[in-house]
Amino acid sequence: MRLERSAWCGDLRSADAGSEVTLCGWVDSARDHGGLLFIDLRDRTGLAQLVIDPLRSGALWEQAKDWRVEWTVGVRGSVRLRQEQSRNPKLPTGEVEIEPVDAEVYGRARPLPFGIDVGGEVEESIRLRYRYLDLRRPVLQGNLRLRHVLTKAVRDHLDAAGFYEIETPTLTRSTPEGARDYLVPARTAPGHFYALPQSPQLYKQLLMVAGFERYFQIARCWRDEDLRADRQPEFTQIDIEMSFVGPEQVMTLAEDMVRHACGKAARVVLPDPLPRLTYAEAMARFGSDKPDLRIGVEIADLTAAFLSTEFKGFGGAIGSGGVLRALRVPGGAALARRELDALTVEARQRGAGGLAWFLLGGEGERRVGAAGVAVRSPIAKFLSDGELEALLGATAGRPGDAVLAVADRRDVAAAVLGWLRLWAADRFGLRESEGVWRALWVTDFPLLQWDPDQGRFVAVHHPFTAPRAEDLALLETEPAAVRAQAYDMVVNGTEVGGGSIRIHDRAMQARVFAALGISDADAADKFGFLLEALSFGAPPHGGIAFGLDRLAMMCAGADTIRDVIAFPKNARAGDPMTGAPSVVSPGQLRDLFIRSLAPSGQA
RNA sequence: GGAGGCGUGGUGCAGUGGUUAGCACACCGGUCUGUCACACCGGAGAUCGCGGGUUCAAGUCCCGUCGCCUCCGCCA
Repeated sequence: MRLERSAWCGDLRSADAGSEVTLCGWVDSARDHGGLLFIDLRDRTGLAQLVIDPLRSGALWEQAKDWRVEWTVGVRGSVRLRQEQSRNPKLPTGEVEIEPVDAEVYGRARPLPFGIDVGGEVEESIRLRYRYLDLRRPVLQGNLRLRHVLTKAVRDHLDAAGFYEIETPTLTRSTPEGARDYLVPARTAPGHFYALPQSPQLYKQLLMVAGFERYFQIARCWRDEDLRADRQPEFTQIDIEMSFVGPEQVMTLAEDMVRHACGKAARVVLPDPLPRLTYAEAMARFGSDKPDLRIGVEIADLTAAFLSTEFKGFGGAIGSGGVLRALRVPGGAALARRELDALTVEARQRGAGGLAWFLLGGEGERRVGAAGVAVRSPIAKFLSDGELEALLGATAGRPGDAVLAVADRRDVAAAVLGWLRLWAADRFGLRESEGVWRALWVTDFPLLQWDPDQGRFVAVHHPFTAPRAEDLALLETEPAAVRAQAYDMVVNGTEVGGGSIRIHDRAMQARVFAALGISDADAADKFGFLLEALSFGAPPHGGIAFGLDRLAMMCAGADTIRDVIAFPKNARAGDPMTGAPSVVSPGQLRDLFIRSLAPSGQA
């Protein structure tokens, strides 16, 4: 390399006119005007225009006229102001241009499979096949730069708060509970396997037992589950743990960190402190444990108003301990019968017996309340005037709206109306504009949840989460009623982080294992090292983990975390570029004492 | 495991069962001395994802299959 960079393309301004610079980068575009050559040179900072006039620099022109898009070149030349009429206000460097006196080609390029400037519209599998070209796009360059800024701000904030960054193993042991593990066969122990960690959970607790007090890690985690737009098989957590703290200290530290980091990366301004909802309240009002507060409408409870209703569709559900809840859909009176029928089908698939709908305004058969709002509904004739008034009053339904109601078990009503709330937001554009961040804490999650498939209780968060002290007595008698010292941070309907205070008492941990149906022998086998550690003087401790990819996605305004990850996997957890996962040689398998049972043709 | 959408030159798309499968961008050649989405002229480039079926005739209709994306299940 003969020409060594002295300046970045995107930095050049009119003040640089007269100076000599050496630029390196990629040919972004080349325009030939019958000899006069305009070449846009691109590096990671932006574009700079080179001008090469054959009449002024013949030898260099002979060389440059054959340059093609995406070649890598270096040029040395003088910066000069452009003529007044040929300045380009659309370009940060549009005031100036460079007239090279020396040039060097570093690498030629074949025609590209897709244009760098149109990459975003190209099918994603092709983008991933040539990810190194896709990543040249300014959008992705910007996303990964933003991710760097975000990550650095996290490190700076935690360092200033006295946290040590400590690494933990990626080859660890498989633990029951949670997601499917990625397994790694152990050559040195035939028939035995490591697992890649789903999170550094146990290690960070052990670091607290070890006395580090404040730990964090930008930790890679693995979960072998099906993918989504916001889920990858390997992803990155901002993993945090603190000793001698309760929920308040963890939440304060965590929201300060997010406020600082996202403020740096995306100039997001979050309220201080963040609003909070209990899990029970979130489920009742929004039908979700990760409510999207950009949507203005809430779910209304009408159980009390319908306690003595004549209508069996509602009364039956209420009588057997269920609830009647309703959601106003602004503009929903425009819903066609076909759409309402489709919603009813969806509601049934989510476990509801049915979906009651009321269209307000227009030519309804019933007029309700002092304002005489017209109501159209197949079940209006079964309801009294007072009941219809209560329905409209509680939901604030106005002409032009629809009111959708579900009478069912509490959890079913929440699930159906929570889903309908999101559906209505899509259908009628009920969300606040893009760029708004509605962040909150959801607290007091249940500790345990009944799993009908396994026939036992499972941990809602994880098995090491501490119950709330005042609910302890219920652990053996009414496990589902025990609340956890757990908290999630939710932004715009996405869970971006979650954590808990952990159990630091060996006896308490044993009680929770018992509630989970994990036998003493099993607990000793799988978690013996943790129980042992807790018996040697463990501090009260707790922590939280944030999905760095999701935070970066939200800061970048991206639609998928793949756009903030340099080399992501596709929906089948494969990498079209490297061909991973791939078959391996029989010899490799023999070394690991493994024989494949995959159907022939699939190796 | 289930549902939906998509699959046509390198890329993005169009294409009433019936001529030589069309357009834009990219690519190649040419003209042009102030462009920056340069403009203009010309050229090359496709077994219409794959397999089967219906038909005188299939990119188009039917069945199957594969791939990609989204959602549900799943993800402590």
